[in-house]
Amino acid sequence: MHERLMGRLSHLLQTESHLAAADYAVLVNLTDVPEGRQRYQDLARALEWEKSRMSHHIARMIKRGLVVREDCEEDGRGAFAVITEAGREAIAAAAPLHVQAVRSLFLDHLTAAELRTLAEISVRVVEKLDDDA
Amino acid sequence: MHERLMGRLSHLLQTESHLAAADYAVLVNLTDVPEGRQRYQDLARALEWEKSRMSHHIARMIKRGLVVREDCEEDGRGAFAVITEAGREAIAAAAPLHVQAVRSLFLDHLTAAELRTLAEISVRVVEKLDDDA
DNA sequence: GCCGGTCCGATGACGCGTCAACCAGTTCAC
DNA sequence: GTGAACTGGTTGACGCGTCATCGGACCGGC
Repeated sequence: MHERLMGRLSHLLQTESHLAAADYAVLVNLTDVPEGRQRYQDLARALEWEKSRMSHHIARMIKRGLVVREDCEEDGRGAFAVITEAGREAIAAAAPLHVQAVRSLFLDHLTAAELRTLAEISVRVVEKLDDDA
Repeated sequence: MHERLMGRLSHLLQTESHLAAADYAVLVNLTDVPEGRQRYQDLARALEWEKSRMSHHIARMIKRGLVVREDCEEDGRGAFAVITEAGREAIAAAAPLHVQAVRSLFLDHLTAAELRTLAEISVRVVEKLDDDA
């Protein structure tokens, strides 16, 4: 179910707003934070990505103009990703579509009780995953 | 939850038995069928893959010796994938590990009722997905 | 028979994710 | 302070999945 759901969802996002699911996740994260600036490292932690993936992905997003790179003053190694105006427009266009799709493809077909059960399962399973990491 | 679960699971499969989740799926399908032969097309339908993906993937599996390609007598366009002895050994080695991991990472942490709920949800959501395909 | 439409699979280009190696900056022990 | 260990990010190679395109084979109507 999850595979099919995500398949449909990311296909929608991709074709309707030219944003991949990964782009969307990064942009959401950047808009949630003052000035739309965040360290690569923090982004990676928030999304549970490897730093290498982050680096590659931001590089691609820079090419598309969604984001720019800034060096970090305090730490010579560090780098910030900063959302651009184009990035903000892109996510503003994509977001309503996305939540609408999540609803109509998934949430609308569950009862409140089912949703609760699902949430409980998820928390429990993820905890176990963390335990024997 | 699903992403983390599959991440862990496919990482396990990959490192412990040198089979990616996709390889595993193909091999399971081939062993389920007489003589371990199946048309590309049928495999693709069974796994919900695009024919292109099937073609690429089988090509890679052929290189690794897990499978061989055979032309189809009845239909000049068609092709069979046939599991090799090496393929059978690979999946025989991987299977117990895989089911064990699914249990210990997931099934063991659900009650029977939760599992039932999950199954119902999945069927329902996938049906809707099929409906407005 | 032949011709358009359809189907099967292959191919090449591209974006993506992982892994391993790497480099430069930082921290800490002594 | 100096050297070792660690950390933040980069790079390149590789396997994977998608898309568009293609060529060859089949099928229907005429």
